[in-house]
Amino acid sequence: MGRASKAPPVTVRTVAAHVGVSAAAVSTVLANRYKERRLAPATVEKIRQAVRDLGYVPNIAGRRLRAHDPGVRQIDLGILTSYEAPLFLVSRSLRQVQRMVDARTTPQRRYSVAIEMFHAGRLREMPGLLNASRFNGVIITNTLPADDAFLGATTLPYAVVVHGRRLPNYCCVLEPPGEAGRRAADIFQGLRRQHCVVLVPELLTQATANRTDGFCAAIRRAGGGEPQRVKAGFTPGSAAEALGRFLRAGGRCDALYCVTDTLALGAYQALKQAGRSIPGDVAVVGVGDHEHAEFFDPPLSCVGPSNDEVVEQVATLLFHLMTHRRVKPTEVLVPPAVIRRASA
Amino acid sequence: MGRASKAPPVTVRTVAAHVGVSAAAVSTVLANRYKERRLAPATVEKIRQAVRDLGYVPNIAGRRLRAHDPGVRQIDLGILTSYEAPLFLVSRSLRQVQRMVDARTTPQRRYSVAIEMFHAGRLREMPGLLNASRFNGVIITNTLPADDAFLGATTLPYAVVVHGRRLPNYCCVLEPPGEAGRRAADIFQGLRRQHCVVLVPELLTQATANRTDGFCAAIRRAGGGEPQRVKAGFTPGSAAEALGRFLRAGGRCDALYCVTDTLALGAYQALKQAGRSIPGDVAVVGVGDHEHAEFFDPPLSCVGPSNDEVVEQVATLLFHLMTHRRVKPTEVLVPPAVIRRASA
DNA sequence: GTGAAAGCGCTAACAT
DNA sequence: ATGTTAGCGCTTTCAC
Repeated sequence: MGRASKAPPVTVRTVAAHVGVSAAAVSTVLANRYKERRLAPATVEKIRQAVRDLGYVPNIAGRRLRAHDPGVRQIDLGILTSYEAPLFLVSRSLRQVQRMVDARTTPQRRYSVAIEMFHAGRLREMPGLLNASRFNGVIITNTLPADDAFLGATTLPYAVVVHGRRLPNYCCVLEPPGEAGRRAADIFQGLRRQHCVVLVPELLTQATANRTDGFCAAIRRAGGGEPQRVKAGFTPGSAAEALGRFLRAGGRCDALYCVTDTLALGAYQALKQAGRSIPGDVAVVGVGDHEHAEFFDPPLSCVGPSNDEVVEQVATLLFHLMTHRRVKPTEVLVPPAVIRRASA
Repeated sequence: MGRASKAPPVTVRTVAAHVGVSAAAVSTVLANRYKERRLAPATVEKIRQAVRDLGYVPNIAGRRLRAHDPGVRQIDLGILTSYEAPLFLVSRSLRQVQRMVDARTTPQRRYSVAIEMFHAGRLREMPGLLNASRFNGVIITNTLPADDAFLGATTLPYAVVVHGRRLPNYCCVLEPPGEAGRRAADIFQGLRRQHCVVLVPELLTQATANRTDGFCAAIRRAGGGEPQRVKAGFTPGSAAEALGRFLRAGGRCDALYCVTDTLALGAYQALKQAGRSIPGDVAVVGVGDHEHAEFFDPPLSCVGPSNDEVVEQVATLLFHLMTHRRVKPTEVLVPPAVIRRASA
């Protein structure tokens, strides 16, 4: 936590001193209010030059504190997700939070909702997380194990809801671990499929790991042997490539479980290019995390978290935590929804 | 701009006074540091109770100013988009900004990048926009005309780049108005299609309006008559419904231009359900704003902004503005990219 | 035409 | 075991 450098911070005062004017003059110029203040044009120019020369950057916290209206309570909410996860994954939470925010906004109380991203595995580097100087409440999602470990080792002194993973000491909303995978396996069993494959990203989150393990265990238990795991990245392109390679190498597959819908999208392409029909040759099941899964061709069957339910629990919990603080850690398990569409 | 209310603001001091302790004690409890400070458990409880009773909400600006390390310059960037626009529309800008941020981050200089949303048409209500107390620099996109009007009437005293629309007095990056529509028309002309239809959202942004008008004008000029305009909402579902209704009503269509890819996704479904082949019966062209357009089935031909180029210009301009300030308004026109895929 | 002073809300350091 | 003080950076008001 040591202070970072001995370099003198550049503030309005630094700039003012550099030019030989007062801080007020600098502030006026920065806000483009020098007319009303009737500053000499030459002074204005000198100040502007100094701002550039010194690389001055206004401190937002200072401005905001100053600008703050004591009659209005400003509440900052954040949805924290990794850069590596597709943005649409947080769409639903966002909309739900926004609905609740709209319902609670009054002239005395306003909210801002921001999505902030961290590099997967480096959540700990996010400014203001530890000292509570960024958000009044956050939803954290799409973490990697390194992030989970970091969270497990601290207690953030503000409202935190963890979405999609189980973390001791936090309020979590997630699907029952392994359950979604089991249900997917059931579907394939019902269709009497023999060669189950599971398409997974190389870097597993808790959620994707649970889905994979639950699926494989269920298939094994039913005597279907060990499903093949095909590893891809996070994108449809990488999924198409990975599955295409697998098929060309003679891999057998009449049932495919994709632990994210984004992977399913790529899988569709690979299957079609390989001349396999869906669901005739290969039944495909995803997890329902893509907002447009219904519009894939054929529409994607999904076994995964019941998104509306999850998102409502997450948002409700967040607001509950903000008003009651110090609620004991809870774990809300939302049973997976099974949505049968044409792909299986 | 009047202050909002006479209600007494609840601060740490209010809470402290209410309990009969000092502000420092309250602060300690809020940060869960009461152990090191050896506060009496009873006091801790009383403070916690008061916090709840009074509905105290910490002021983030105050905390942040206090927590701020003078040796580290914190720079806050925002990507401002409407709630109504799909989140993935900002994915590319986000990633590009992040790349540039990563390259510029040093121990003395850190950035945070947030996506903040406003209700379409109500950008003006976003806290901190006008008084520059929220961001050091922003990218604004997906605005409706009401937002454009608001922006046109003010000058925000910090770095602003407007993405995808033309606004006097701002630095804008956009496709040449009408150009994309013309190119789409060209494609259909080349295919000798007779019955052109354009699928549009009911609420037009500057970008979607330009695409529509450019397309219709080009078709008209080529003697193809006035293209039918089919109006939908913003979602694939609404597009499917609108186009389905049009087709069932006997609407003729052998060429379809969708002014957003999200609409194209819904259009695909409607076309397939109506038994029309793509591109055999109907050629479809979108605009390339969906990150997965390549994985639609068939892959979607696009005529629209060259996204990589646009996004690079946007981010570059943003950083340029932040270091040089007061750059005169510029308009960067990025010629549309034409990506022929199987759908046309 | 410009400077000085005050204070937004918070917490760490020091003082009892 | 708790209170007092100082000051983070900024801008507005008032004074000249």
